[in-house]
Amino acid sequence: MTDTAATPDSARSMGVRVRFAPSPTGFLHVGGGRTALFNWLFARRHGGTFVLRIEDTDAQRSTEESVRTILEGLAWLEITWDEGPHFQARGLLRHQALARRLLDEGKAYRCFCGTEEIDRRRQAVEKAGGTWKYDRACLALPAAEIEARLARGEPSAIRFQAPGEKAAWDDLVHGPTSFDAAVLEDIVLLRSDGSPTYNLACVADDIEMRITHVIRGDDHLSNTPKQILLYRAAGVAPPHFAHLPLILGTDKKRLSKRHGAVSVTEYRDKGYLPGALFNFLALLGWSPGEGREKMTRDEMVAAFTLEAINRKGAVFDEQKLEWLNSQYINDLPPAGIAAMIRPDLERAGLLRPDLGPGGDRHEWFLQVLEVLKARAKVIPDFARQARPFLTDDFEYQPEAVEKHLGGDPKSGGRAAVVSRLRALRDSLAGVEPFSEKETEAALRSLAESRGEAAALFIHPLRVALVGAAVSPGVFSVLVLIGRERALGRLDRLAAFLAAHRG
RNA sequence: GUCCCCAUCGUCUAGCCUGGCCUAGGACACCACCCUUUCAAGGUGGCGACACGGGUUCGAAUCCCGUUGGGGACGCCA
Repeated sequence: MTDTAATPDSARSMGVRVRFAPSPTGFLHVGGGRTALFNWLFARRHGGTFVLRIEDTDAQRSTEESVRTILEGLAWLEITWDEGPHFQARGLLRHQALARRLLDEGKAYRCFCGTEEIDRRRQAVEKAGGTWKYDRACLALPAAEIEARLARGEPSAIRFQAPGEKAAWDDLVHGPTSFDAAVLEDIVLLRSDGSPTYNLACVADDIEMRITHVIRGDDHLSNTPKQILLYRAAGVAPPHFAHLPLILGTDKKRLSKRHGAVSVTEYRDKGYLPGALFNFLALLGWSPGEGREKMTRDEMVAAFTLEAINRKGAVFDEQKLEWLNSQYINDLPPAGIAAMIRPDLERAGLLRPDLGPGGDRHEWFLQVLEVLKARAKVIPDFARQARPFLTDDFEYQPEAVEKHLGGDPKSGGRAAVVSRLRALRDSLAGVEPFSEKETEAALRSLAESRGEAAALFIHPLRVALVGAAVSPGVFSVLVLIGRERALGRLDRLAAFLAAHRG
């Protein structure tokens, strides 16, 4: 439950409104997912509104497919939005109107410098060892000349005239931050084709949507002073800003595709649980203190504050994610797992009607899943490990054969192993009831009567049952597989060994 | 290069604002042991950090300055 009772009055009366504003030029990156998550946490914490805005002003790179996958990623993480998705491109007229207004008020000006022209000048300055900043070549153009060039159809952009003031704000994560007037240049607001640039569209929309808190990645830190100046010029009080530290790869550089999986849906496909990824992402740069790590969403909402967010970038440690995921898997009821792994089973050709709810083997199947749970780190582990329970069609792993079926001198060679398998088969055939306790007692007394170690029976039994050297407790496997099939597998392994003898 | 940001175990972090309770706590990973038929899980223990240098102070991981190191941004991309 969201702890609204503890919401500070100041925050509530402000009517918190935040937004997540991805550009639809690719998948939902885990960094973007975390930005969305922090916005969501903040909105829920303060009973505010979470707005989703798709920044699709770059018509060349924006795709419908990308919008779809971003929404899909958010939905999977259960990051729900209260408004939107709004599409930024639809605000074109409003963006243009703001630029024109600034132009009319003398806070912006027409710029006829083409991009190649500017590139040339920039390179010249940099070659001379200087630092480039737009040289305001078009700032003082006579009105008549502007008219004439416009009339000639010469393309022109609208540039903001930086007012020569420093821009400072109290960042909710970083604290007081400021940029000197000298480094703030005259940014383009409207391109010569009439389309708005990022900073214009972003500010215009944040004003329009009455955003109170802009929570975004550190990579936007240097956009913030430009935007603050724009708010001022527009006569609107800027929102609060909170800049999140970036998610880093193991080389401490900004996480990107070369570091491996970076999209939210990739983690879904690898078998991570949304709750686990959500929890993990929340802990990247944020800590509720008290050593609390595995938390429910509601606990996170109740504990969340921007002030507790770290200022340092955080390395994405997939091992820890895997661990958290295994913790979440352990909390899953078997029925939930059963539903989740249907696609995996189907792909492996193991899906049968009798395993489903109401089916003859449903209860039994849930027991199998329960037994496999402690060993699973990701969801596909279940289908892999469930195979020997569901079908006789599995192979003996070479390592298991080598280790437990005669390769080790202690076993006394293959003939001895075959003899044990046959003896075990006969012993198990008469065990009543066929329970973990009774089968284990039977095996141990057999071993004792032959003066041999129980392990010499247990390991081959495991290989006979699942084909591997690793499995859940062998007697629970034995009972789950059932007497009839188990005896068959012991015969099969004995025959296999006899056939492959020296 | 310029500007901005950052700096506690290998990694995520607690502590820092409001100096002493810190011989710096927890988690992941790693190692050992216990449990045990295997692998896990679980339990116990271990390894392991305040980047450096100056201040301020009776006292600094905590405050100040500098150095070094790292990152980000410098587009008519977003």
